[in-house]
Amino acid sequence: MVTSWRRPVTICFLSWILSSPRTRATEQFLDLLACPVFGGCSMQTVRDLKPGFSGAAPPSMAPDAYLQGNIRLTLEEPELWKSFHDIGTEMIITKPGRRMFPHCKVSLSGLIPCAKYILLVDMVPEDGYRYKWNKDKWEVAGKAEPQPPCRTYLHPDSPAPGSHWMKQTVSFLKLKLTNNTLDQHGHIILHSMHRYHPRFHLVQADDLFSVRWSVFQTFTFPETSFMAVTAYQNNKITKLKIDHNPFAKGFRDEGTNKKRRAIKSAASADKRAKMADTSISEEDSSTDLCRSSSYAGYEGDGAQAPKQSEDAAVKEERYSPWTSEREHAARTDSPTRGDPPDVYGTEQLVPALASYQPYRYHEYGKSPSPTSSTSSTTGSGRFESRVPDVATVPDHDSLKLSQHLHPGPQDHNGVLNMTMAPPTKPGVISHHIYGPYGPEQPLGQWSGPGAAQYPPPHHLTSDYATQAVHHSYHHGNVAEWSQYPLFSYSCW
DNA sequence: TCAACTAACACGTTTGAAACGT
DNA sequence: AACGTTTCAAACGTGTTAGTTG
Repeated sequence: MVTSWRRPVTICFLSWILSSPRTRATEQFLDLLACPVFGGCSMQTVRDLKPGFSGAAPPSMAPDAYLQGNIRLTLEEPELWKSFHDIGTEMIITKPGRRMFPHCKVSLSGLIPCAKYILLVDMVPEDGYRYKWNKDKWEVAGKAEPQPPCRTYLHPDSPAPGSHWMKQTVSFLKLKLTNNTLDQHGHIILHSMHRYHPRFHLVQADDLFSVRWSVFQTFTFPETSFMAVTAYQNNKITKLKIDHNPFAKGFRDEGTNKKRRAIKSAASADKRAKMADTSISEEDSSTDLCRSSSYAGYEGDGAQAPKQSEDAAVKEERYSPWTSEREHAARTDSPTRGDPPDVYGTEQLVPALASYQPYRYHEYGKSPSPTSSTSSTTGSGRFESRVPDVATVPDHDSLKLSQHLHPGPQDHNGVLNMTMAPPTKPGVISHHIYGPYGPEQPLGQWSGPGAAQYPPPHHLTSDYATQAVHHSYHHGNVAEWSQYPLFSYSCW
């Protein structure tokens, strides 16, 4: 666990400048940090970097060591994530901002101990749909809303040496989600009733200024996808959150919330009468009843029995909340599909399924790494001890696969416009800021190409590189990932 | 009418300063 | 005086709930 929460001056400055009115000076500074890091050289993979990029690497880079290294980013508490994912993870978003639970926690290995890295997280839509909760499952309710301003959470320890990142788990505990598009706190803005997944970006860079010339490596995990909601829809998720989140202990059955309930019930006779049914016959409340009633049912001596039935229900409807995803899933030929014991073949039911496959394929199919986890949870619902979920930097072959599966868009205007000039003083580079926050669009505005809809699932894993390098690939479903800039905003 | 959203609320955890002891 | 431990209140995070909005 990262215990020191540093706030580098540069980051504070970054936040300030990003929230300031756009001036020539801020434009120039933003230009420096702007997302062309995604394009051109920076979005090349480790593999692609080697032939033609050494000259642009900052002095701190040790390309050879970097290339030889097997950088690995491991998702912590994968069982917890999976238990949520099996039901259909929901994350509350509020105007003031809400933390995620489970939190994004990762561990890193394979970094150069003395080299500095920056670690970032952003959220990307899973698909181009808006959903609604209908009885006991999520259903597509139309096209996605226009994309809110994209923001990136910069880990407060950034930049830090590899040894720092590797010595302990890296937690994004303080990352907050909001539905307030005018948010001034730098929280990540999402739309309710839309599906997202977090992306982890690792950048070797001495500071934020060198990010521009550094290589991004992006990691995603299928089990971290979630539905953004303003209120929990699936009471099984509520129960899981209560059971596992220490801040929600007050709502656990064995807890002291009885007192609270007693007070509440005494306060309103009407309400009490209204609640009488649920408080008396709580245990047989169906999942479609009032969300709170099902939890009240675990009070008292018979707490265990309803819990078991609840578990059974969870098991039965293991994938039910995501049924619609199956129906809408365009891809059914993932490498892991058809292998029931493989959690990733069965649990990742989103249309963007394949977006993870390059990694998964690499992980389970190729990598000799002992972290490959084919003995993870199965359809039985048992959560066996398993090695942490791991995403490694795709090697050559998996990268090829990735390119094959998700070739990038042909053009990356605004991405590839990065000048390849060697690092100079900040402010002298005059290319346009990357992404939606271009000169013609100020920060905090709706972003993305033609606010019409979310792009289809996009594949920001190894595709970062392939998109930048292999322009000629075409894929009808390829997202315009350039609309998800890392540095459109930063927070910590 | 209803789904989605908001704000107030109670409860528990976390945090950090003050008090205290060695 | 310096350091470590304990205590406690404020801040914060959480799900619940009733009311509001479109």
